[in-house]
Amino acid sequence: MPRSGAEARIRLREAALELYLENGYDATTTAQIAERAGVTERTYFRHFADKREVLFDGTTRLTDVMVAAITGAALASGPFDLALAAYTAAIPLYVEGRPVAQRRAEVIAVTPALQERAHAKTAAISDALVAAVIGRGIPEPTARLATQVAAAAFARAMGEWYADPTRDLGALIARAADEVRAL
Amino acid sequence: MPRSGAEARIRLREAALELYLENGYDATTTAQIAERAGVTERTYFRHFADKREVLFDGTTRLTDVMVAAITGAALASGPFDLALAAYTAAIPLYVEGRPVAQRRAEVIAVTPALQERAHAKTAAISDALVAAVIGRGIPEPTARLATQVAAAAFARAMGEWYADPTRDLGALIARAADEVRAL
DNA sequence: GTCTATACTGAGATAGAC
DNA sequence: GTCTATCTCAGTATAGAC
Repeated sequence: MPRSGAEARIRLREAALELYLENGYDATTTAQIAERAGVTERTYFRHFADKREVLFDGTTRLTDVMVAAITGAALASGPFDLALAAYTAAIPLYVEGRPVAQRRAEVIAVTPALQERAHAKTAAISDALVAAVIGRGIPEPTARLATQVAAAAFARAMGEWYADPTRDLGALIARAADEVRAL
Repeated sequence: MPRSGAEARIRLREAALELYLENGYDATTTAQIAERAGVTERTYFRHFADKREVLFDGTTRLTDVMVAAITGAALASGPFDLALAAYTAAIPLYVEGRPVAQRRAEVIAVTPALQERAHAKTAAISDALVAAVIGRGIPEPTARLATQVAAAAFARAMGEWYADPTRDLGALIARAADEVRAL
């Protein structure tokens, strides 16, 4: 068996998602996940800090892309457009990850422990975006508010997109943003 | 001898907070908490679902007060003022709970597991407020947005209040709300 | 109130990648 | 050779079952 950690990590992600869907999160053991991935339980914990984290592996990359969009946005952008640029930049990652994300959402929807982790991840991303917006010269309270509003618009767009994935996510975000501006 | 569970519950809360502050959350065991409170470990888990929940015991009551403020607010109130009324109504609880809250914040600040739970509690409160605002005839996306913005204003006010508790929390909230309206 | 499963941790040994 | 990923072994504490 190959010793590249990356492959084992991917197998662990897939094994965990499958088992959580098949038997539920609570009824699944980390030992089962490791077994299906062909590694030992101890190896699972080298890749992931706990039983939840395996479902949120892409968060760091997502955050990086979004932060980069803010630091690289046009100079004239206002705070709301800065935050919005981050979510727009994330669209390809969401499109690419949709098949997994949809199955993942099923498990999270019925598992409080995973909802908790999901909230924490969202909050962490939001904090990173706020810091980036501040880095573009926007004062703290304004930055936080603009980011929060952009996040709300994005959440609304995502809800519509999950309900009907054939629609264009970018257009949905733009429309939600317009609705927010109209308030 | 059936004791009044309320007393044990309070002792458990205080014991947990003390131990988390003394030795850190991770280094504290639920057995230690139970021992200091003079009950068995089993009793701890009858009062609190897990090791974290003991620090968030007042959340239900807080939520009830805030929701009641929305359902009882003046008829003419717009969505933002509805949400703001909830946070204003919560001021006495925050003032009353400040000594404990400040020590609690110290522990949470250095403990990711507790930050996660704190985020979840905040999100749960927010969801309850949104539902209450919707119940007052405001459509969903507007209700969510207004609540989120009010929460952001409140968070700003709380930050200032924790930095200098001699200031009037109500005045800080009003000022933060004005700043938000000015955007 | 007692018992047990399992999530998680630590130290040390082994094996592939470079 | 170094480095990193993995495995083996042994243990503790949480949380839930009985």
